[in-house]
Amino acid sequence: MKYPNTKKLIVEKALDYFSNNGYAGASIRQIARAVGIRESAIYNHFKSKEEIFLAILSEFKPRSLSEKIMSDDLLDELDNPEKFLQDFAKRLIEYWNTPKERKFIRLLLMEQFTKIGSLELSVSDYINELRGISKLIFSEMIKNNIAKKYDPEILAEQFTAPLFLIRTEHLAKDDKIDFEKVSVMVKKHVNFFWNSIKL
Amino acid sequence: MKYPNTKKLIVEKALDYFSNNGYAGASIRQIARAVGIRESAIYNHFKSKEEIFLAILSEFKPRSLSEKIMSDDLLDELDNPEKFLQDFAKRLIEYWNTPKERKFIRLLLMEQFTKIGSLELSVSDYINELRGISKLIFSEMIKNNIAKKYDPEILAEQFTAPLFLIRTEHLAKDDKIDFEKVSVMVKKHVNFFWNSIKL
DNA sequence: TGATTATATTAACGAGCGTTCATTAGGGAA
DNA sequence: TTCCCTAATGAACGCTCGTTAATATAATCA
Repeated sequence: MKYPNTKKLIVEKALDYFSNNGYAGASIRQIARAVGIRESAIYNHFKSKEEIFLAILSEFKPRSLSEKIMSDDLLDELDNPEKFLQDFAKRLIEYWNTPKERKFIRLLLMEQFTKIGSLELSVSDYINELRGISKLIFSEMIKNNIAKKYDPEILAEQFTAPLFLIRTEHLAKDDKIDFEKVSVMVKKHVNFFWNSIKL
Repeated sequence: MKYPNTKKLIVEKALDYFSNNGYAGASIRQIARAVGIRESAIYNHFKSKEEIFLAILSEFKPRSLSEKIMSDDLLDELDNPEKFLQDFAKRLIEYWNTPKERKFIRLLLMEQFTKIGSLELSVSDYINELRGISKLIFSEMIKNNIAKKYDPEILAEQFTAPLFLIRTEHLAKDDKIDFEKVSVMVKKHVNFFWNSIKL
């Protein structure tokens, strides 16, 4: 019989426990039991609890958001700016709504202040990724004379902040959520935002 | 000599440790040492660690924000709406910047997902307080024909979300921060917001 | 004053923690 | 088959955890 990919399973189950109980509140024994092995077997794959934590974080480095969200068919819509923004926001919250991202935002919010988390986790780093993309979009819109000549950074902030708040409030907890309701909130936000900046 | 108010000291130091290490990551012994007593003496004042946690939360029930922020001289400025909003936002972040509120927002963000925190802590509950006040303000502005006839709830959301994000990013960590820089960010936000809704 | 009450100490408990070690089982390469 | 390496086990380590019990001390009150 082939070996199952235990290392991957450990990271997976560790994310479950860390994101619900916090790093300090989760134990190696819990994780091992969830994987289906004894706690000592964990140390064949990781040399410490901290190393498991860092292995999780390495999967969520702030980068490549635009790859995951942007695509050619989205960029084709740039001549219909509101539709573009709506679709962009829609893809964003769909991505944030995936199970792994929901777990990660919990981990990020929980551990950003702790000793172990503060070294590697920064809310700003993750939001800055989205800010950067947004700034590019709005700079382009201004250049093309379809949006008012505001500071693109402020526009990025105004576009981004309500989305991140929706993520924090509705796309973090493990509960079943009414995603349709969240979608409506996002649509209303983007609609208001676009009406504020369109020429 | 009179007894020092040990109970209050325990709550104070517990907030320090809980807000930096999380509930699970902080120990009764750490807290006791910070207070200057042995861990067993804690139990003369609280019957469990959980009771200390709940005592902290009872100091931060979501209410009375308007009492802390609003005042007559602020309401007198309602005929100068932008100045009113600027001063309102300024008082808000000054309040959020107090040491206790900085610690509490960390505790809230960290513990909202854990077993013990999820019963009593909800980010939405705290933001809703601000949303309610904001909604009242904007309803009044619309009625007085000084703001565009948007849905007051959306206006409250647009006004509130960037402020809460600033709180999360810049008014939570224990570091020394450049408060002047934060003030400028808030001013820019309020200015953009007002320009979007003014008649 | 003496009795009472509140607050502290020291010591210990059972449990769980992260981690290590010696040993065993099993799949891949020679 | 034999050898090796990976991955598992069970037992134990030293430590810390939250909590309790017995006891001492210091402030309050009759």
